[in-house]
Amino acid sequence: MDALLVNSSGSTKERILGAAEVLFAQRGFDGASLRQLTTAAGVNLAAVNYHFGSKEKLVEEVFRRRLDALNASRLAALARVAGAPETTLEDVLEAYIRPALDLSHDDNGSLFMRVLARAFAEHDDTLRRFLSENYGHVMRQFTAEFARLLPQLDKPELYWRIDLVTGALTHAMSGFGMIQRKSDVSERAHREQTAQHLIRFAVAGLSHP
Amino acid sequence: MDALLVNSSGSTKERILGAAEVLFAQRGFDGASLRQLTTAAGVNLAAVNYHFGSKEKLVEEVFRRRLDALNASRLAALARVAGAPETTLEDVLEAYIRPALDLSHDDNGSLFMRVLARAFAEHDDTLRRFLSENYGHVMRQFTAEFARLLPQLDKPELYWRIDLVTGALTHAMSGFGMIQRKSDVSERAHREQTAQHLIRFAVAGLSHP
DNA sequence: CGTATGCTCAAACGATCGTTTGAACCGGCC
DNA sequence: GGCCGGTTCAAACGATCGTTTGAGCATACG
Repeated sequence: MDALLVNSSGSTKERILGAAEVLFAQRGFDGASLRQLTTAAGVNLAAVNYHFGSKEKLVEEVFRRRLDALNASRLAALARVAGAPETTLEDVLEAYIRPALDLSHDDNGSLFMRVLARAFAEHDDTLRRFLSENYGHVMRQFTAEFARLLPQLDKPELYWRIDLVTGALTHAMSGFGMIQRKSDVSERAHREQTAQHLIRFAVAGLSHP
Repeated sequence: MDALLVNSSGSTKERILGAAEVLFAQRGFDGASLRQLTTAAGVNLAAVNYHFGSKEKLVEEVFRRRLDALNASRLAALARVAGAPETTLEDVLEAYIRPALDLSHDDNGSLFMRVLARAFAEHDDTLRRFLSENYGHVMRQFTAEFARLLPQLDKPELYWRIDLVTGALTHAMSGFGMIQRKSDVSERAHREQTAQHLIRFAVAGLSHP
């Protein structure tokens, strides 16, 4: 009972990236083999090593493609509110969460959040270093703005709370939890609900006395 | 650079279970091979299939061994406070979190939380059904007590909040986050700190207006 | 036209995986 | 001693993994 063909349009590289995102989300990085992946993409087995060099490089490229856009969008949204006197915690959280939400309008974009959560679970040092080096500055900018809005918290306390918010966020956005979308609610509306709950929850967790 | 020998005492079954817990936490269920595992345990390769039947059954046994004790302890702690008029949210959260904390006094017990978090990330249906069927009743009892203490929340709202708390909890207890134990803080003290932050955070997230 | 370049393909490579086999070993019991 | 159920052992099985190879094909340029 193998996966069906996922994509039949676009260049070979794009077809591979699309199929990789789906299969990595479903079966994990180790669990999805290059044979399943290339079959689903409708390309030859050797195409992955030809275009990406190795499976590991393909994994990095799957992340790079989405995270470049996602983080640029997050930083742009943050820049619109950062430092302003009337800015609230909700605004900053919105800047962080909304771009991830918009990703799910794209085909398979919503699956990427699940891939990201898998990367957290894998304790693979290479992957974690890659994510930290390439996208750590985003987290640092958001942390700085949280620090400005929560001056009553010392650094360790702030880091603890952000860490816990990150956990809840990763969990919820990747759809790991028990909350399942009802059949009478559209995917779009469901993710909107998720975002609203998430933001209210995070505000309470960050700013409690 | 393979793993060292993990355990040299106890029965073959116990040595396998101990090594499995360590390696599953480090490399995942797929990532840890039976050869690494049996070498670390100091037993023969065939011993896993002889004693457990298959690798999959071994995975289940790793869960069963810890979760039986963990959940019994959780339910006992819950029973001590459930239904009482003076019981607070903190008490119930304490009943849920403290037993997980005590697990880490055991050798490798703290690693089990990481194994559990991996199981969440794996979307493997067999494993998820196993966990749900065997231990779902624990979550149901805690949810009922939360419902009693938070009568102002309707069911969907309560479920959302518990789901988000679970995410933060899994994230923090398994040590996935950026918060790392400082070298001048004992493992015991660090986990105690984690629990305190977790409980205050969860209370705020559950009971906010 | 000839050739160079970029890409695709079927086939094979060596490595490693989970599992099985059958002999060897071991304690206790008749 | 002789046998026996439980356990351990080295060795092998077939399957699947990521990667490499070299021929084949298409398009572009001299």
